[in-house]
Amino acid sequence: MRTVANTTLVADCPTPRLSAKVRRHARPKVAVDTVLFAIDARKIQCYLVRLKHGPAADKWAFPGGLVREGELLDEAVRRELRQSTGLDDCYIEQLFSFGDPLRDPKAHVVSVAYMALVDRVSAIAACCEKYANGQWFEVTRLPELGYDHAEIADYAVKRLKAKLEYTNIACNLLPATFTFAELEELYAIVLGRGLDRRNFRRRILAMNLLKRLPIERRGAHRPAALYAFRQRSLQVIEML
Amino acid sequence: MRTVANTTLVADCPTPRLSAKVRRHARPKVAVDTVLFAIDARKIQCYLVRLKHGPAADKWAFPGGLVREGELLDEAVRRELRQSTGLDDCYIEQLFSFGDPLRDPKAHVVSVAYMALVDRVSAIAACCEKYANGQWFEVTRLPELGYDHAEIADYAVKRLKAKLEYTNIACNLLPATFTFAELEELYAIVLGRGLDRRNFRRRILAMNLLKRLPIERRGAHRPAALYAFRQRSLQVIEML
DNA sequence: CCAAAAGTGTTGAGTATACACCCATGA
DNA sequence: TCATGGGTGTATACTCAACACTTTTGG
Repeated sequence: MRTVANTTLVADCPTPRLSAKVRRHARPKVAVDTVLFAIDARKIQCYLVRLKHGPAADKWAFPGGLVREGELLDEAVRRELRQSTGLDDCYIEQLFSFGDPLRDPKAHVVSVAYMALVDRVSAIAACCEKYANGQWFEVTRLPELGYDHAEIADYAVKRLKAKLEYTNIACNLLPATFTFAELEELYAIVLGRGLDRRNFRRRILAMNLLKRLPIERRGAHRPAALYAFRQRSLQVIEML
Repeated sequence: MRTVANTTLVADCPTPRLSAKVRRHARPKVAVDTVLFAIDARKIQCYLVRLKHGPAADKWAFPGGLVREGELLDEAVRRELRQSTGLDDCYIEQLFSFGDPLRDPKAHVVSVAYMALVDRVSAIAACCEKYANGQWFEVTRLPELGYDHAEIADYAVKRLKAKLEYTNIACNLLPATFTFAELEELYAIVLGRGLDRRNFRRRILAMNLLKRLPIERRGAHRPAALYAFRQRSLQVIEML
């Protein structure tokens, strides 16, 4: 057992003095920013768009934008994803809200960060050619990011790794049917370490999340049994 | 091993049509709401204030309010806590953001929910007598809450229970020095189940979070060794 | 028949749980 | 000396990790 110190900000700086007018009328805005993940080329990939406007113009950033009046946060995320990538439906999950007034030097914008998962990088390119200002990057080799998006990226990767270990979240990163080898490769890539094939199979089967399909995948060699997740909605594995 | 279905909203309703003017100028506001916990009378207690204004007037709610321009989220939480309770410093932790535009029927307010911990309920009463519109409630017997604060309460309790098991967060719910019996009672209360005294002591000592003090607490019976947490900043216990 | 990927069990170590008695003190 | 809460050790079950060979197919 090891202990890891975690950063906790306890500084309690006073609110900067503002004129009465500003204090009453200028309020922070709300945005959503979404870290979209997919696995490709044996790497965790995430999708960035090049900013055209604003204080971080020409830098890369996660798809996002201001939340509209009357809109759910999840709705805003889906709308922005549709706009930036053409994606129409995918798994999304709220991560954390980042509220530093200086994260955007032009305006005080509180960003609710989300993570989204798709099962293949081509889910985007397949949609439409007009989303040409975005691109997949290996999460370990991101370009310089605008705003505080580097911090958001770190947070998202941590969450993804953690949830892989105690939920069925992997089902969103895989096609509907897959072999055990593919599932194991996914875990190895995301967790960043190799896994024992026999122990992995035992653990996963013990969770009873998968159903074995009556068909096999035929390829160059011995056919592999195909599996599917019993359900695609989020399940948390409770260990008693 | 059991699996628990988790609610995931995948509905993707279209954004309600709004006039161009409203869409451009009316934006959701940002608020913080803080679930303040303390342990007392062998129960988890949380602090509520009675609302005087707004759409949930006369209902109870967690201390909170709008975030000001230029203010960190953590700052806003501390400012609102100071205003509502007189508390000047305590552990705070962001939980989740609630953005349903209908959660406040009068305005679209995105609430960033926080949890806060103090080591005794008297931390508030001790401050000042002017905070008379608030009161501690057993978390299992809350009155009707305004807005969506019942949902926030559920979320906060879940987080508290979970983090007790893999962090040193308990140090914020105890005085600087305490006996093992007190620590064990805290865990039993929060987790809602009894613990084996010997196994509990072994587990906690194995984490090496505590230091034994050279003094004892003398009372009606055999003196008890006093302990303190080695550090009060958040530590995550990694189990390898 | 060869190459390549799929599939399968066992053992040992370490960890978690269940469980009951003696100790120190004040009254 | 008694009542009360404080403090301690062991035996067992279980879980996790390490480990290598056989099977099936296509070429």
